[in-house]
Amino acid sequence: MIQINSSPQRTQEFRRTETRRTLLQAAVDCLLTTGYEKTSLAAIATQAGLTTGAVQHHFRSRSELMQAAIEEHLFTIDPIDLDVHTKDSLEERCALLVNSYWRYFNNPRYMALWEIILAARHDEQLMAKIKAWQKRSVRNAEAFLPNLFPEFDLSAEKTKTIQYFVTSQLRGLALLTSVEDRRPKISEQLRLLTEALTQTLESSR
Amino acid sequence: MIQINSSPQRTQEFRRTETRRTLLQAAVDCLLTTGYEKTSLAAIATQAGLTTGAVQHHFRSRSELMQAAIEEHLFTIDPIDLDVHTKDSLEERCALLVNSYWRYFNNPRYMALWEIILAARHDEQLMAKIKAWQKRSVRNAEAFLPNLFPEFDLSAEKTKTIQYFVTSQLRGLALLTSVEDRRPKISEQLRLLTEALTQTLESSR
DNA sequence: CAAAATACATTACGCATATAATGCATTATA
DNA sequence: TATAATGCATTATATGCGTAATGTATTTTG
Repeated sequence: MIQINSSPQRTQEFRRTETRRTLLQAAVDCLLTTGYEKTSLAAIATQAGLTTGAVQHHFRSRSELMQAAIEEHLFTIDPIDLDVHTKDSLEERCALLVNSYWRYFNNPRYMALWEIILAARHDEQLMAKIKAWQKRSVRNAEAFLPNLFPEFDLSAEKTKTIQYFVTSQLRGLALLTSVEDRRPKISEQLRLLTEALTQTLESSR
Repeated sequence: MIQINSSPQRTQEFRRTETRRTLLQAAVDCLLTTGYEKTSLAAIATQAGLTTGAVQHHFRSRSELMQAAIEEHLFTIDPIDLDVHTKDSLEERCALLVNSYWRYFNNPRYMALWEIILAARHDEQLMAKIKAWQKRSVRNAEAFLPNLFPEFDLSAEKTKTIQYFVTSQLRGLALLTSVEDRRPKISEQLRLLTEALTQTLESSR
């Protein structure tokens, strides 16, 4: 397509944001397949159909690109994707919560994120971003859980306790599956957790 | 120090095993402070007070050294370090088990191990060793738990379920602490888990 | 005690990678 | 439409790493 007049179809702004998006997507793709440390600029550029020069033009360093990719594609995962039906029985709502969190944790992107989180123990800047993201997640749940269990009048402290209880269990379970060949019976584990959660809530009336 | 006669003070055998030990220790030290991927042979050699030549003499490659260090110093952590007192009440024994596992997971060496495990998702050979080690751990617990809870006559399946339930929770909790600035109230979490475990056992009579 | 073997050090090389410098193509502006 | 500015590609450079090759000291062995 040739332009006749001087009005371009792709403005600089458009080109810029588009290739930037392409690069970030390529970075995440590499991240998921190759791993955090072993992902090189050249690999990202190839995956994006561009060159390392393009990468350099948009990001001052590898670290900067990776952080942007992580924020864009990994920090955006939202654990809670369920409608609140307070009409459901307590146990049903607990199961709903547990299953929702499980979908969140049992996820390649979340797995990749943990690789990054543990590597970030030796990278202050990255760790700072991760902690900020974690804080946001906790806040979200704190705002959400009381709506799911309105009959208990949950305190902030109690909410956090419950949240940590459920998420810790499922995080640990998700990580377990990465070293277990024969997958443990997930449904059984989810059932146990649901039951434990139900009882914990009921005993806090 | 010059030797007069032909009897040496340090036999070859002694030198060999000693420097090998030094190197493995140095490798683990670097691992814990610097992280798995970023630990270089030069750093290890320096830490050991030797040179990369020494490393090369004892290990054919970086990977071989790292794997040896991991087997020697990380795979040797034993989760279960408690005496069985079946006279204790069920809840007391549950608490004992939970606390024992918590000491296991809440440990810098275990944390370093997880960094390695997740990195090993892209390293077949290393992952194979990790899975073998995991299998051993599971077996150990399978043999141990029935002794701790003799009154329940636990089946192999049930034993495994309980083990996964407890360890997943504590693994997740340990990993949580690495991204949480304000540590969650651990004792509360341990208490909740102990309670859940107790109830799960009791309901399986 | 001399020769061989072993433990370890030094130097050199090849490779991958991050960044710098430069060049070309496309879009914006006057 | 000519010039400037921006997006992107290419080439060059420097650094760090793993490993191979070689050299030296210590121990063993005959």
